Amino acid sequence: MMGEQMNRKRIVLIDGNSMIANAFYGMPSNAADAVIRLIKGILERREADYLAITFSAEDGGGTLTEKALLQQKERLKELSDSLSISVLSEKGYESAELLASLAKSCETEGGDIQIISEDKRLLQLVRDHVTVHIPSMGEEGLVLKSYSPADIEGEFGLEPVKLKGVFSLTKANGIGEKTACQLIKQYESIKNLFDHLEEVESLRIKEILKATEKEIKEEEKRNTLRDDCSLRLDDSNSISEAEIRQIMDMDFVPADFPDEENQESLEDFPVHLVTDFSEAETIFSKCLPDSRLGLHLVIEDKAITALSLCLGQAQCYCIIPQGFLTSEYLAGKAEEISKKAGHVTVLDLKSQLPFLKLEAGSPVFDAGVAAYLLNPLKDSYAYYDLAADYLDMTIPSRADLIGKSSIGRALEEKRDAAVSCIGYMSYVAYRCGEVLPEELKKNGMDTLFYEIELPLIYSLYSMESAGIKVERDRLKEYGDRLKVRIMELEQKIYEETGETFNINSPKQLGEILFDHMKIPGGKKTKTGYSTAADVLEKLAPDYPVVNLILDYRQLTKLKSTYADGLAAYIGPDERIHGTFNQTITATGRISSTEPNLQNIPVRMELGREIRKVFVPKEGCVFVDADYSQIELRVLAHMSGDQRLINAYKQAEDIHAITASEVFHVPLNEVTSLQRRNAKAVNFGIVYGISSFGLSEGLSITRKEASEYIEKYFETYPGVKKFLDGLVAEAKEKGYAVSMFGRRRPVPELKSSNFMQRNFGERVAMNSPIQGTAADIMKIAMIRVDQALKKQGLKSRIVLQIHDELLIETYRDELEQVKELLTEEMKHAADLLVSLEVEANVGESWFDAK
DNA sequence: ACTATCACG
DNA sequence: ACGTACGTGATAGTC
Repeated sequence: MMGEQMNRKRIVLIDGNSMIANAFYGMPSNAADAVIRLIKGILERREADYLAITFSAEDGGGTLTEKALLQQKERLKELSDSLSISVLSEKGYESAELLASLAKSCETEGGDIQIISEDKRLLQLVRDHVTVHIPSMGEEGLVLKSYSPADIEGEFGLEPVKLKGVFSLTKANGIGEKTACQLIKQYESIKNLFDHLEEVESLRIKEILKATEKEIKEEEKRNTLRDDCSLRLDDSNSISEAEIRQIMDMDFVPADFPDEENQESLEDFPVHLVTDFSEAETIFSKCLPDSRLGLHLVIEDKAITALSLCLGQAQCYCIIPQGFLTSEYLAGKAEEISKKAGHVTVLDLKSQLPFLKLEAGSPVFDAGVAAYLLNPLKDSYAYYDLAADYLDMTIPSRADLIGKSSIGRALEEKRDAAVSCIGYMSYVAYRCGEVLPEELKKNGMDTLFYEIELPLIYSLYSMESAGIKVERDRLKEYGDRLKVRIMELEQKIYEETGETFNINSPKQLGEILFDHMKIPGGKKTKTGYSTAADVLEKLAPDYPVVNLILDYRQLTKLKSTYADGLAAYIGPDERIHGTFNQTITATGRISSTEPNLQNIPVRMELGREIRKVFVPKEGCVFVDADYSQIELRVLAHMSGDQRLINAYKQAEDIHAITASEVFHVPLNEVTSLQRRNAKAVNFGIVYGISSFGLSEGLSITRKEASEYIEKYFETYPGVKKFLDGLVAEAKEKGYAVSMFGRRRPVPELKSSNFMQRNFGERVAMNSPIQGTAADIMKIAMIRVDQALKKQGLKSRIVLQIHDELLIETYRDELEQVKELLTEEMKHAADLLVSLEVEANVGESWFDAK
């Protein structure tokens, strides 16, 4: 039937039942039309040679019980008929089973099958020429998520055929998808799992399995899809070009299903697609020393997928590797033109440096970082956000154009959309290169940008490239040790509470503690009882089991986030190369992701141990340096409070001195309690003081807390005046400002909501302090990084943790590095109080702290 | 996707 | 009367 073509016939099968149900959710009144629109989209894009829609023969016992739903189903059948789209069903078979049968027969006959259904059970069918698309709600409305065998492997870690077991297990209350995948990975099938039930390590899981064995096995039957129906596709199911045209001509509901529909803007925005070598050569030859470029390399899997280049309003190119025009050639050319051109603007310089290989000081402008300075509160600085904010243009977003697909894939499947998406990138960069420098200047942030943020990009890139060495085996041992103790604690907790439950579930834990065990003082949150550490700690003296739970929490946190979490990021070079983000925080700090290397445990002994696996490479040691109370010193400087400044001039222990001055006792008579209180007040000041916050932090009454604050302000009147001034300034201007001109908008100050406004005031007090400290650290980082390179040293900064820098130091460079690091940090800013730096040397991060 | 929790400065 | 300390990111559970 499929003919003897070389190319596989493209067969699209739509699960009428489940798609109706899915569309019904969003728009009950015209669910059928939504499905028809989806079909029209497929036909319009010429994505199918054969198309059919399937329905279960029986309705009654199935899921389609609601009347309205049934109506929609009938309407969909009618509409399909009128468009001569094949409607298939067979007695005794569910819709999903028809799909399974058809996929099987078509696949053996050499078809390429796309199944569209909301029924996850169909994922079992995925194989080389069978793709399943599952609709889900994305940011931009409904999107189809596609599953190839590799996608299944990536998401579940299993072959598609084994998914049945996973789906059956997750029906049991208490087993999540992750656990289910792990069990199936280990035991292959449900049957084998129950045959080896005694081997299951977790007592809790074992209990659940025993209790729900029957349900699970029944569920497995439901998840077993028959694929033996007699229906076959034949030429009556094929779609001819004439038929498509006819369908398209039929007046029908406007398409608001995903994809497409954005090409009209191509009219006034021409992107020239270039795939020809000599044409590319001609374009590159136009990049001269007096040129200004907008440039963006699309980098996927460490190779260039596309080069977007803009030389002027009407000269925007999307250059794609093809034939002689290789990805490697484009890489070389990109580097060459970016070095030759008089000025280059990019959207995100750090991401481009692996290919552009520029050095600090190059005439490059980073539009994303500039936009971040202009408004650090945005959550994206993508091309369409920049266009909307600074070019007064509304252009389709990447998701509008190509959904969640990679650019590389979109170039194959949705060429036009991908080309405009790529084109926009350099176009927006180019235009931002005209607008944003002016904008920065107007807002007094040009020095901040050119002297700090721009050079910092290179230092962050250097730090990411360096990465940090982590001892894989030792980390594994650490995780294994935790596992043993976790399982012991788990047992004890089950014994003490007399129940077997998921300790990680705050819901279950709260019910066990406060309902079953009737422990008093259960504080309710929105969703139930709070089981947060500070709540449990208060119960610990009376209920020993609570201590076990706290220990369990600590250990599982260490295991999942750190032992297992970090292990997943160790590369083939034995190092972790995290990402340091420059455009995330509201205050100007950098942030760290994948993994977060700025929250590695240190406060608790057991957690701190993790730092032993962070080690310098052969021939190196770590030098770690951190600022001592940089934020309080910034406060002393910015407020100009003479007494606080004097305190720092003599200071050994600032918290003790504060206590001495605030409580009017000689320094050597300050009690540890007084010191602790003074320390909390110091923190409170930096956070934007409030008596409520302080009382929480110190477990004292609000009244006592306000007294402390009052005394503090009496002692340091300059600080009070300064903080009041910050709030007033932020109210007037609408933003708070750091010493180096960094701004943080504080719209909350205008809020009519008391709580919001209060928050705004604290932000107005905290942001300039936290922001100035961040500025100073950035200056230090740049200088240290540049000094290392200028002096020809091989040592490199490997981590920044807000007030701390870690340098992997070659042993023969140790003295020089120690000196340079502390000196640059101390002198990064000239304040009324000195900046003090503590430096340590060690064979691991643990040792160097 | 959202909430609760907890790791860091 | 109101009811939170400032700034982050990852994980697990729940819906």
